Amino acid sequence: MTRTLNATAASLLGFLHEGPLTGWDLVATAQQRIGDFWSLTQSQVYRELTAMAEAGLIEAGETGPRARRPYTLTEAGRVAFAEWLEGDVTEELIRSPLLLVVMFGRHVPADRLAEVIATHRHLHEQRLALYEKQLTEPPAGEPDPYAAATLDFGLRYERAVLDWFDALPEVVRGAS
Amino acid sequence: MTRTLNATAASLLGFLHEGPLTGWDLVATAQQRIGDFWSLTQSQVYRELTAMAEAGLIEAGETGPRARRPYTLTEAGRVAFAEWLEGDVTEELIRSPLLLVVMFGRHVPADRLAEVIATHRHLHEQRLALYEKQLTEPPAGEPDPYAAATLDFGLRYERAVLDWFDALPEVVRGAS
DNA sequence: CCGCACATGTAAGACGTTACATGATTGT
DNA sequence: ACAATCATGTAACGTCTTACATGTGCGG
Repeated sequence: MTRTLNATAASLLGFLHEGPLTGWDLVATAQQRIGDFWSLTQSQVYRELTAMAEAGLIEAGETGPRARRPYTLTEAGRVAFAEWLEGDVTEELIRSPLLLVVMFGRHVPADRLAEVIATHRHLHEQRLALYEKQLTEPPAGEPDPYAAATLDFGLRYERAVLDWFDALPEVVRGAS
Repeated sequence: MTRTLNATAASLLGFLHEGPLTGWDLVATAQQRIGDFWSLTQSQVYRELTAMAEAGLIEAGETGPRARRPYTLTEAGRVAFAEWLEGDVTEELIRSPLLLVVMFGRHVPADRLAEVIATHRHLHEQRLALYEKQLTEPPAGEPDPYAAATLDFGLRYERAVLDWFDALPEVVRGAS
């Protein structure tokens, strides 16, 4: 019995509530639906799937074409997921190399700092555009207020970040 | 021997530009100055210090009272830090268990969801209050525009998060 | 003179990243 | 028949977390 289900594994169980999925499907699904606030890799997914299958939380089905192996949620898996939801919801973790560079800006040549900032501002602009597109073009099927809430978080976050970029004083911004 | 400096180690070098510091001092300094956007633990700090001393980027000084061992930046360390600043500044990483729970809100009992959200809203309120206090009570010494910029990021981030909480629809918020 | 905070360090395991290896099948 | 994509998996390493072990000196 695993009393120690991590958030990544738990998320996979979450997706499996909607029906059997293969590792490949889960990688794609996770990256689409939670990738913006919970990064994971293909390697991790297969590892967790193997471990969870061994622990009886999921069951591998018949191997299909191209070695597709769909996993099905078991009753134990449902319980483990519910238990995970009851556990501590830890604080979010932000690790921002950009802010690190800004903090040590005193040691960064002005043009380099300007370049780094411009690059990142652009990345956030693009991400905001992507989110705004998702807003106007919601996926087919019944609307999901929970997914909408996480999208709203992303929108507000990206807007706040862009506002921050635009409010940076010229000393920090590096260029004039 | 080069190009394998991680952001955590680089940050320690960054702080050592201001003068010799012990591992203990570095843990405290790092948590104070970058802890809000770059988490690190005591264990990591001692490990990186040992590794960097071996690599000649820093030098351990005389052991003082209570086994205090101040580390001094070497010229090689200065170079390594400068090189790190020239390398790729990767995108920020956000890992938010809260957003995970919200995304899977469909599977969370309404009162539990309400509880989780209230708890986190409170945490962010406190963090905002802390940042606002830092704004009005800047640390002694000459003002640092770079530190001010990272603080501004925190302020904007926390305000955006609180706005998000307050805009959550009741279906998601859990309570009625 | 005693307790608490200071201060360093190690060990072990969990988690994450990158790269590579292997093969099947679909579409052209 | 061939390339591109699908799909799974492993190996190796790097990073992070948690817990523990050990001792010191300052303040009351």
